[in-house]
Amino acid sequence: MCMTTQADVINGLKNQGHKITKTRKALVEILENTKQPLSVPEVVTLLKNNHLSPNKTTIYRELTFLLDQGIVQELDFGDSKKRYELDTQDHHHHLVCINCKKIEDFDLSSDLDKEEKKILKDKNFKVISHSLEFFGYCKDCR
Amino acid sequence: MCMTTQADVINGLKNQGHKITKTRKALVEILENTKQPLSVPEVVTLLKNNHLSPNKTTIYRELTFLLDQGIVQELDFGDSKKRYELDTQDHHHHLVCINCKKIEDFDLSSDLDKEEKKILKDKNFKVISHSLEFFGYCKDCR
DNA sequence: GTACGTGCAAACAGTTTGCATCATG
DNA sequence: CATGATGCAAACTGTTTGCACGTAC
Repeated sequence: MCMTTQADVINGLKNQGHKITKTRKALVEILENTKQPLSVPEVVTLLKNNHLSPNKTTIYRELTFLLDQGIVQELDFGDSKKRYELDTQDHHHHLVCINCKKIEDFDLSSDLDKEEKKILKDKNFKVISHSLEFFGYCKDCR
Repeated sequence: MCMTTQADVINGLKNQGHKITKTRKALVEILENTKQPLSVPEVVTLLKNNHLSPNKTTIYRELTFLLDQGIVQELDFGDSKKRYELDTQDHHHHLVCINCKKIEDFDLSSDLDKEEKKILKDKNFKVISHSLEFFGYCKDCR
């Protein structure tokens, strides 16, 4: 349904006058092909396997750039490294396996909208975003 | 309702044969008196103001100890430092102000139990814990 | 006195910055 | 060829570890 292909992303960037470099292209590709949200160290390793040896600084800068462009989303699962995934727009949450660290997506059935309205009413606190992760054991690790 | 005072905590530790040191006592006191979940750097600063100059290593070790004892709870708001608060047992979530960084507690009206059951059914994923934080602007910063 | 707690220095991981160089458009 | 992208070294932050010393019980 949400068709953000790597070609779309690259073309979009090109149209906005951004240069398309090997690293930028490879990074978007990897983010699209990998099911897991990736940390910077992971990205660097993956790119090395792809016959590229980008500097970690470049990856940090590139991901910040993609974040500013709204192409990528920043996640934190409490293990003190940021993770990134393509921003598919459809809001979902994550199931993080305590054992094997695998991460699955999960759509919440009941939305949190009514909670956020309650927060505004009760606490006069205007919610901009939320983060919700479930930690537990995946089907393989149970 | 949930009466975990600093005296209770200290006595509990004493009864289990743990030594009560100046630092340990002061740390529990600070955690009780501070409304905010605290990071290690914050704790160190606060203790310095209290005429103590504990080494940061000690604080890290002490908090790990209190965590193992179930006295303290570890939180992560995505700013790459762990935060700690006394574990009051009653499950609540946090409202984190994007602007002034203040943290309020919030009780969810509808519980996430049914979601967790759904996750077990749909994904065969056994949820052990979850984390839910709301980010936005508090009443003072709106 | 013994086991547990502490301090210090050093190491470590993730991340950021400054600056010189490179290469896309 | 100009601007934006890159690489490298160094700094910085939060955190951990090893080891010698100190202290509550």
